[in-house]
Amino acid sequence: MKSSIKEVAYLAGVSIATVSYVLNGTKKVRPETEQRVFDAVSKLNYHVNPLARNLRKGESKLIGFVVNDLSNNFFQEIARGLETQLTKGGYHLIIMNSKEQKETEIENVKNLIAGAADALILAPTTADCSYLHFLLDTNPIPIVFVDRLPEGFESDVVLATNEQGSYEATKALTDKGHTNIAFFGSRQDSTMNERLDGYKKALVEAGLSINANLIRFGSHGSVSQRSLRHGEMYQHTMDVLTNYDITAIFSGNNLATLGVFSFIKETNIQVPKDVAFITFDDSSWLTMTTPTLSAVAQNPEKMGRVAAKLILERVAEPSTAEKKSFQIVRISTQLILRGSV
Amino acid sequence: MKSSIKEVAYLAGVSIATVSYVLNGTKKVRPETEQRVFDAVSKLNYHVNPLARNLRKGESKLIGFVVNDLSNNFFQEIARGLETQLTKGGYHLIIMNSKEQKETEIENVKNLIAGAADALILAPTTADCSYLHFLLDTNPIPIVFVDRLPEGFESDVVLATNEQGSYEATKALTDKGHTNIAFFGSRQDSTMNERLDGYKKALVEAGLSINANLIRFGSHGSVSQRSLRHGEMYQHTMDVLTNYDITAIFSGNNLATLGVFSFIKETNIQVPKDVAFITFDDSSWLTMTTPTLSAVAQNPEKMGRVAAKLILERVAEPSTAEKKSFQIVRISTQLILRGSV
DNA sequence: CTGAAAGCGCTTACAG
DNA sequence: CTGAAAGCGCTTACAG
Repeated sequence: MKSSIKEVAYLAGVSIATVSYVLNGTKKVRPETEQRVFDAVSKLNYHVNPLARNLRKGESKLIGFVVNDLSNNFFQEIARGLETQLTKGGYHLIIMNSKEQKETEIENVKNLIAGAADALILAPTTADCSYLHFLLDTNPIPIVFVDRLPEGFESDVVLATNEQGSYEATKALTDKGHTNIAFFGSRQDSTMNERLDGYKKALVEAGLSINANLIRFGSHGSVSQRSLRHGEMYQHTMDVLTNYDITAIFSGNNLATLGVFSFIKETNIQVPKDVAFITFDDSSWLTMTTPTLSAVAQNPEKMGRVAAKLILERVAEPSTAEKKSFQIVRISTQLILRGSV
Repeated sequence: MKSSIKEVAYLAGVSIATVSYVLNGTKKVRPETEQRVFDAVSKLNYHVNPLARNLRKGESKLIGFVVNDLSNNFFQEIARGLETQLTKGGYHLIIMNSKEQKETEIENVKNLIAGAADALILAPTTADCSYLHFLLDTNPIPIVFVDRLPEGFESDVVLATNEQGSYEATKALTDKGHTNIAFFGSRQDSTMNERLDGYKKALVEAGLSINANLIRFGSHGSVSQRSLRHGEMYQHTMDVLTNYDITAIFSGNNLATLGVFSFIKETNIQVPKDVAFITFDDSSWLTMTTPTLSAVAQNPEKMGRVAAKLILERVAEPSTAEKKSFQIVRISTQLILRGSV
């Protein structure tokens, strides 16, 4: 059966205080006594009960990750980066999926704030995060945002260099002489708007006008990867390609690309002869297509690691952390040109 | 600041016991008293401290997922299924990545068993799980295995119908008249062996002999998706295709396929004219290639949900659960024939 | 219908 | 160098 500190103390012939001191190294203990404790511990195969320790110390060593859409591989990679870094800091990751529903997100945050987590990483479903004020007012814990800029609440944020990445990709297209370039984004959130800005900037710089008809957004909630292939973006692509004379496409993220490229492929449109193509988000499958597809590669795993570092700083030293002002960290993207341009 | 049950009790003018009764509905309380408690709770924005509650009740409401390789999308999908189902049961998922290292796996299990988790889901790095006997001896908690059959330890297991799926795929190839079919597996574990068995069974049934030279395994640990594309399986594919007269390939999983298909694509081998192709594991990108690739589709998200259900049964009713014998649940696969055959 | 009190398994001033 | 005791925030027999 599971043994407690009492049994160890009894077996070693010391007080539970001494057992605690030995196990935590918080006080000097006579070597012989120490040895007796160690012997008892290994004899009973004793492990401290983290619940009790944490209750006493007022912490849980758990960091919550409330993620808007765990079915998106991008966020799974962020989770992986978080796990890697938090483990190094002696913390663990507890994941809660909001499935693109704001109420679920709020419910998740409530659950974690109540005391299960020492801090929060949040990839919000929508920009409005003002609800956090009320919740954190009574239970103040550090919070770090990833991938999307929150509104109505200020804290550390980890983002990709969305505008720059998008700008470079679009510039690569204008440099090749393309003048009619379509933009597809799965959903118009802050991050997608930054990418749109980069796209516009490159067009303006090239002396081109911006045609609103060539800019399309979806509005999806949580849908399966499979249904994305023939969803809104598929329809938008069909519409743009049949009604407008475009020669290049910039796709705003991995989800949009599933729909956009599905249409291109199914209708045998030749890339890059008929239309050049670049997407935000790299995936290993982009080298498996014919031609291979160019991408603005993000590094979600690194975004996770960086977010974890930021949160660890704040939980480790609450006093200095409070003074430290909030920062927005941008993780750089990399343009990878392949056969599609 | 964060308030405790004491403050609620004080504000409501009752004892902390009464507050607990009201909040948990564990005892009938006079409506007026109840109301006063609710008022105090909302006024203080009080939430019970799960750490304290769990310590008292001897549970954490946390289920640990110790996964051999979180960089594999397959396991990320299992994690998603677990999260979905556990949340419904009032539990939460805490993820620990073993990164294909047995020592890390054992360390992770130790951590969780100590009391952080009420139960464990384990996707082991290697088959040998006898070490669990010692650990669970002192801290007995339920455990469910996913994806791989453990050796030296008995418990519930959730697996795909590996042999059947592999058999159907290979049979589809022999039915088309293929007689020289290669088999590629990223790593020879119990699951891959089951798939190999299905492959062999189909060959034997078709009256074909089994050529060991056409059966190749890798030995990778945790490597990036990118490096997989030009790793061991890439080399094996090159070797088999140049030295043996094969007309069809069956790839044992998603990781192997990255290497196998990379070689096929880079060398412009025509599929299915030069060589037909089917892979275990479906991915959305398999419809993006030319031609589209056939697959034995697993349902990892469902595997996660089923594993979660099994574990919830055991944590919910420990007494009856102990009596219940262990079961192996097989989640069926589905052969999806596309352009590559 | 309500409360005083024990206790879950720890950590940590405090005393000696 | 070691221990008795308080206390973290809860739940739950037990008593009234």
